[in-house]
Amino acid sequence: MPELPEVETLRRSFLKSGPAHPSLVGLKILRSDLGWRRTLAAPGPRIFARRIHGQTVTDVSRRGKLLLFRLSGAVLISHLRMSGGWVLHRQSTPRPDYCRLSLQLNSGWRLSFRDPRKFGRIWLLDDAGELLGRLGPEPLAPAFTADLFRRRLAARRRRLKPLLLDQSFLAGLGNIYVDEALHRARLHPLTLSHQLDRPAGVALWRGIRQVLREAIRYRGTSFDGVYTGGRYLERLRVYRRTGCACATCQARIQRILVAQRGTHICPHCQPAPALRPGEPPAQDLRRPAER
DNA sequence: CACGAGACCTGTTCGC
DNA sequence: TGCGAACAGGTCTCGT
Repeated sequence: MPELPEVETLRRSFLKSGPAHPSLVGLKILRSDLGWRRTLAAPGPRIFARRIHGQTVTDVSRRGKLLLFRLSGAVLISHLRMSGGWVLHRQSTPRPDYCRLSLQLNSGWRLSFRDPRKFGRIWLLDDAGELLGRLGPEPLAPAFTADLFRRRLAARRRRLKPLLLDQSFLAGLGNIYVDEALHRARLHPLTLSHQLDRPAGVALWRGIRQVLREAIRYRGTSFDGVYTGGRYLERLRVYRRTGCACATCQARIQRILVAQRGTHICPHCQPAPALRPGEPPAQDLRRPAER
């Protein structure tokens, strides 16, 4: 469930109390149960269990795709990767399937980390700085201006798609929202970052921020049951819409492969950049019958 | 510095 | 219907 809008939605749901569950803030951790050793990145299981016991949640924050539970004497950080998710449920109800870590809280609640693919990672640290320090700017922060973004683009010579997926360049985008932002900016994913002119750089900056804000408003994108409750799937313009008509020009959305990732584009709105000599074109992944 | 391949995992969908 | 291949929201490490 893991891009910025989904993590932000989760953060907000844990901060405020609703019909389904109370706010996490103020709840105390009574014990922990680890279901899969490698889910815990640091510290080791014994130190983790001892240290987290008795801690109270004071805040829930986010940086990029990382979700941070601020505790009275430490910070619990999670990265959901491909299939991770947190569930706050009553102590009396069974733990979710694929539960990798479960925290028993007071007042009869339990916070469980489920993760079918076991890619997710959790840290319990004194200081979040070492993890957060490697991340690029926060795309929705006021400090992330169009000028700053254009300078960062110009400083690199990379194709836009893998560059935008690089969390040290910009924190929070994943495969869905990179494709959506590039489509909004009418830019092909193979365009080189230093070749964007000023209007194109600004359009990309705007596309990124618009799609993230809109996705948060719709509580993120849900499909395949990995992350539930989001309503943004039906508003996506290219992601997972191979063969559908582009909302802007009616051309058929194509799926190509860029940096080993399935990538969705409108071939009319997002024309391929001029090839340099010897550079292979993006691979055409359509099945023979579709060509 | 930039890129591709492989690894880490399991569940679901696709193609024949 | 059944079976293996391909594919999935992410990131790390290694070799070129």
